[in-house]
Amino acid sequence: MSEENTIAAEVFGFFTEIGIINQLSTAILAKHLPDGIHPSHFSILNHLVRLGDGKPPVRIASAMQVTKNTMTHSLKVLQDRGYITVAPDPDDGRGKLVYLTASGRTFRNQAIANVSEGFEHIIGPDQLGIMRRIGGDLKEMRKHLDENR
Amino acid sequence: MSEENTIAAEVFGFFTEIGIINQLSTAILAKHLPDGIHPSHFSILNHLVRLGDGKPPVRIASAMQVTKNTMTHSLKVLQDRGYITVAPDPDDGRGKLVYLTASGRTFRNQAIANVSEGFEHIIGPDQLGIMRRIGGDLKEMRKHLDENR
DNA sequence: CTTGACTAGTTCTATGTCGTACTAAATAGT
DNA sequence: ACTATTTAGTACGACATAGAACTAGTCAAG
Repeated sequence: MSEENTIAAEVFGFFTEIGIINQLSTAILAKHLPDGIHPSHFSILNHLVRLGDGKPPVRIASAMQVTKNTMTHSLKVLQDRGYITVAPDPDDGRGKLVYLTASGRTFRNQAIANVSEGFEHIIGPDQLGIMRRIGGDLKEMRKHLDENR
Repeated sequence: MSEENTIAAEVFGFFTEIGIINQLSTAILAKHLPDGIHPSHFSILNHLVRLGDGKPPVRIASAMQVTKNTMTHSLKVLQDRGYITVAPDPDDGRGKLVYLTASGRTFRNQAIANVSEGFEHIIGPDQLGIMRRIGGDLKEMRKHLDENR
């Protein structure tokens, strides 16, 4: 029991550390993001630009690891701001497809510029080194958790 | 500009990975936690057991990297469930001190046991290896972000 | 075909968290 | 001593997110 508690403590400590880093990085990101746009919304725009749009909401939700409810809500916000359009999927009566608007693309690019400038004062060579050093392990951990949850 | 965008993409990718791991681990934790208790509440109890109680809310909030508001709310929940008591600080008219109750301690220990069992099927030697390998780097990153936000 | 299982998306409700603004107490500067 | 600043905690409102229940469309099995 004592050994298992030690391991449990180790696991908790690790995930706590992860949680705090997530907390801090999200806060920094939010601070450098224009007006009332939320990091998660920015993340969706970013995802659509990088991997291409015309995808169904459920696929985006699974990529972002959020529930469908959340995605419905987030897409509504982005739609209200004119950054995306949502059209019914011609090949699937249930489905919809998400497309970036020109406004959405320019907004994303501007946001990237803003945030990059903000991060420049915080992410130095040491931090980049850490990122590159542990990136592979993080990806493996994520994959494992995703497959065994 | 292209170089900075590359770095920006790298930073975003890293923090996205962190965010997803946090998401997944929190979900797993929540699933193995008794009835309606939230991971953040469990985290507070855990903190009080590990580092000792009798601390002011603001110190707990800073350790958890949440705002005072959030801590007020969380403590109210834990108080309603009888897991902690909150008494005024005799040395500081503004402050309060948070104490664990016997019920809170036993609850935390039981939760630890539950969650440990749940994690046993997910965290294997490989994952433990990753945790130990990158733990130092994570701590350094957290410290840096905390000091330079 | 027709039925049953599955999937995409939405609605409703609850809750955790944050930002802003406020009160009260402590502390520093003069 | 008095004022100004800082700090601890709270109240209120806004919002992102999750869970449960629901509708509608798809698809496979017979």
